[in-house]
Amino acid sequence: MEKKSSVKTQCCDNGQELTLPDDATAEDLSKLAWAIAHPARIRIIRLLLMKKSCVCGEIVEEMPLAQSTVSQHLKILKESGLVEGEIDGPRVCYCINKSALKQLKRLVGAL
Amino acid sequence: MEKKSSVKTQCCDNGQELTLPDDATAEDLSKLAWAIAHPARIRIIRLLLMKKSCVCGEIVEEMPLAQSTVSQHLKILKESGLVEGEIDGPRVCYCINKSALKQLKRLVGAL
DNA sequence: TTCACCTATCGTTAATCGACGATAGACTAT
DNA sequence: ATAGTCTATCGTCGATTAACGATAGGTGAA
Repeated sequence: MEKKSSVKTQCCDNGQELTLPDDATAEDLSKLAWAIAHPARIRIIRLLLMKKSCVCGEIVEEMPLAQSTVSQHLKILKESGLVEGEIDGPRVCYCINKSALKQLKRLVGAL
Repeated sequence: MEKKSSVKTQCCDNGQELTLPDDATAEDLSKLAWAIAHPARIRIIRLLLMKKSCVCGEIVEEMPLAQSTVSQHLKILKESGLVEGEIDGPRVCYCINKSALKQLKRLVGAL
């Protein structure tokens, strides 16, 4: 009867005998991706990129979230390396880590 | 005393009176980013990009995870739009949705 | 039809996230 | 020194994730 097509190479085109190396970059990318996997964190990043402000307090004002919640998101962003915070007197000034952002773009771009 | 610097424009350079539009793209990007925010899902995407296989069973074989777990990840990837699955007889053939991937790259690149 | 195979879904469990209020710590200015 | 301000952390709670085994559903072959 030869159903649809004798060769059925419509989608699967196996070849290569690769075995997918341990993928250290998969770990890296997943962590960076996770950092931006929340609208609030993306908003923070955009805010910082716009240079509107780096001071925590101003970030909080721009967000419909409690101060402690924003602080948590900032902590996550710091842990991912995408953002850095430097203490400036009684307040904290946050900035984007350009190289980390570039790394994220590079890894996503390489997909 | 003038502590550190009278101008202190070292980090914060406020300007612009923007207000950050509602950010529909922040939602979109966060969803796409979330889809790749797990090493297993990145591995699946790479597997599909390499065309090594699109058949679910082969994907499972490449992963150190139970079949049901892989199926969950595939569901998440499908829901994000990054992956599509077409039924091919008794099995299912998964492929990358190139345009969704391009969209992800575009949104990340625009950060 | 019936059987075997492949995949999706269900139900469970432990762990993590996201949000909040309250509180502690650090620094300035009074 | 003390009070006031700004930020981080703690503790809590509900919701969600990630993982698994077991099972249901669908398809092709015998």
